Amino acid sequence: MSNVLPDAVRDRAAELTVQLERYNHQYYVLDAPTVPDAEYDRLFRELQMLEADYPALACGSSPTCRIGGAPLPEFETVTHRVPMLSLGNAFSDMQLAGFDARHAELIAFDERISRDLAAASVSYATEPKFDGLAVSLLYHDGVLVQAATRGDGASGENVTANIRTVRSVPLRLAAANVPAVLEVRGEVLMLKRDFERLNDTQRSNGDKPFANPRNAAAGSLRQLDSRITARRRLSFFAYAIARVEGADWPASHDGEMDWLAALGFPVVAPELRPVVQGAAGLAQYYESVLASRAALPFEIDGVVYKVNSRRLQERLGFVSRAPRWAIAHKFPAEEALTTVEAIEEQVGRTGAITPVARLAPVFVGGVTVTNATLHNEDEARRKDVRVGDTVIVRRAGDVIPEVVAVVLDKRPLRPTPGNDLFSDSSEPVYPAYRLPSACPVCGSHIVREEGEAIARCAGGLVCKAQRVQAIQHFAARRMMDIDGLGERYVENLVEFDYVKSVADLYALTLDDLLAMKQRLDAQENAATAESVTQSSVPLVEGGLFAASAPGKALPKSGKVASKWAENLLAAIAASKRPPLARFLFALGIRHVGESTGKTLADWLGTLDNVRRAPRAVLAVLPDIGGVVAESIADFFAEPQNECVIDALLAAGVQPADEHAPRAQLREKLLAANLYARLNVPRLTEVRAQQLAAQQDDLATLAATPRVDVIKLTLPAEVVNALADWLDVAGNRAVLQRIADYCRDILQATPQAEVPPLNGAIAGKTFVLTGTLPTLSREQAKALIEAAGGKVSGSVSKKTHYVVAGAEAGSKLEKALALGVTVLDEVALQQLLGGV
DNA sequence: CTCCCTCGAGTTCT
DNA sequence: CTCGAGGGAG
Repeated sequence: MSNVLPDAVRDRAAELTVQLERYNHQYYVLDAPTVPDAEYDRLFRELQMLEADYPALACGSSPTCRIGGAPLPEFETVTHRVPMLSLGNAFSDMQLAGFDARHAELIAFDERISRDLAAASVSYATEPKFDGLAVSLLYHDGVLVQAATRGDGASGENVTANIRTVRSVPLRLAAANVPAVLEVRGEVLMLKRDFERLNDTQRSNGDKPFANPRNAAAGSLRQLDSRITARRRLSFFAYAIARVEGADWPASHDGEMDWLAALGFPVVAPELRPVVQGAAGLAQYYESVLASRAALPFEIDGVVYKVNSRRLQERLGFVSRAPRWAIAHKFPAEEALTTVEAIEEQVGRTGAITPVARLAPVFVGGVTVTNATLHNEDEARRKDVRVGDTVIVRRAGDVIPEVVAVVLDKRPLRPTPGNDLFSDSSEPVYPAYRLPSACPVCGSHIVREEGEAIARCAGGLVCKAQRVQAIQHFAARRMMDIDGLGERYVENLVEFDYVKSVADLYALTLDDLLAMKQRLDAQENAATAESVTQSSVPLVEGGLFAASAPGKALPKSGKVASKWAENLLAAIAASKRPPLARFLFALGIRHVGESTGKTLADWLGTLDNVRRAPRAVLAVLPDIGGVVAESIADFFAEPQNECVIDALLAAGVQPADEHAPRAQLREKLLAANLYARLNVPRLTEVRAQQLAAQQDDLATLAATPRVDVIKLTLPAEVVNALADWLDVAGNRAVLQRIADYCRDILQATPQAEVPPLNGAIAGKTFVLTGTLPTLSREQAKALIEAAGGKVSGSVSKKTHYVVAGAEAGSKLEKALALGVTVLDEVALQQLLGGV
């Protein structure tokens, strides 16, 4: 080794670098090697040795970097100077639409663009929509200095070391006049043939094969050890320029692509990215790519149209974070045929029984599908899905597999005895689907209320499935947030009766957990020893232990097990002071979700106030009506639930009171409001007001004898109904109880809590859609609510603002259609800032 | 009583 | 994300 670097060595190294990069480019980008592999290897090793002898030579852009380097502890985050936008997908669901329908939508798109540009005919650049991962490559003076993933669009992960191993990414631009700064956007993907090869390797090594090239590419790019990435044969295609300094930026998209190719970047072949005219050209391109899809060396999930002229692109500009001049046109969801092996029922947290079709595994839309929900009995019967049927399955636009239809021709028919020629009768082997009458888990009755689509197991917490899920719900992140209490652990805890209700979680000891672990081990060993087809009774989906491969369910015994147990106990202990709203949500009261939990906490302030609240009082709160109020009151009146809550409190769980009851509660608790919610026949809103005008004290009315009640100045049928109601046993007590409750709760000094409200936001309704560059959805929601705004989930006429981020979908479209103001994150921040 | 808007609940796979 | 149903306005 030497510290001095002779000029001759430096020159030779530079020469080798240029040669190797040229061969690389010829091999990987142009797909036309000019030298034998052995020659390449010889030069490569020579450069490696020079670099080993003279460390001063080593730099990030040497071809020797392509074999990867030492693993990183983690990826650092880099902020994109120019945000990485995603494309809108303005084409509606066209799964079933034919050529003409697609055509019609293209015409509409083209017309919109032409209209906005006031142009007769628009030139579009086209390209396939790669199914890979978007990355941004930054070059300074022609040298690759940084590569980052898309992340949330505003910032991503620094994957420079990994990208350097991608052979077709130029490390140093060879062209004559390279720009001082160049930021290139493109897609990292795995070619189909490289994917096959990788999976062969995975299989022969006993590793799990990847589901699809996209996953393989993602998994490879996100390796902290770039030497692994180097072995994985990733490819890269450039498709956009984000930034140019020190050179002319081509005036059209196809010009950009040609320039990138000249600079040495791999871009898709010119015949796959023609410039076309108008809707007809787009339609023709779409059809031709769709037809040749299977023959392409890489996976695509659609095509992209871009207004070719950059001048026109600028005129069209952006809608929030998505360009208006580029659009993705996705291919219809892939469909596949498979057979129904069984139809089973799942039991949800609320006891809802959902029929699920168990399918022969079928690869569709990039994953293997084995289950598809049939939603409910009516749906299953409408589609007439039966065991043994051949069905068409697809992964609709998003993710969730769906049974599209049954292929009736293939339905198995019962053979007709003694008739060889016509051996099949027209009678199907399996009857139409019917929901069972007993819960598959606990055997309780299944009840389907009149007019309801959903059938429910009547077992309540007797039903193990419901118990397991109630506990899971309780521990989930948006509720008590008990880390490490995953599905499998909960199932085991319930199965072994360590936990019967959520309160038992707080009584768990280290010994309990370790003992449970031992029993599990014993059971496992027994199972493996027998090795018989032991079919443990399926509890929830997948069966209780079906998913727990040996050693997977819980950590191995010894130190690891006790560490796991300690962590879990710590997480449980840490969950003891949840905000009241989340605690209420966690209890799993029917009809009480995140929002209603917040309403209750907001208006009543303390757990005790919520627990004791009579039905009529609950029903005066916003968005709480008779059904929800009853559900809440019933929940707290149920002795079992009372015990659980008391046990939780005794164990030290202490929901943080929001505050005293809201000052505005006074207005809500007016006698007229309460009278109207007693469910007294004929006592309408108006009559309740008249009644309150004569008797505004509930306690007094409760004590009024019948003879005096009918003297009230109200229509005879109303006073009679009221008198009858009061005569029903217990109703006078109900009235008295409401009166007492109101008196008590109003005594608790309602602070005049008027938080500093933001005029621009208070009382306004917001809808969030897409991914915001820096704020998470939760954060944005919290900020808006803190300023007095409301955040809701769907766009309507009443929505004041839609805050759109990247990948905004139908909500953004709807906002535009309804003329609702669309904000991006910056605009939202301004609104939030300007009080 | 009839819309229309929201909220809750359920769902698949990596 | 989608569906069903509750709440509330008209």
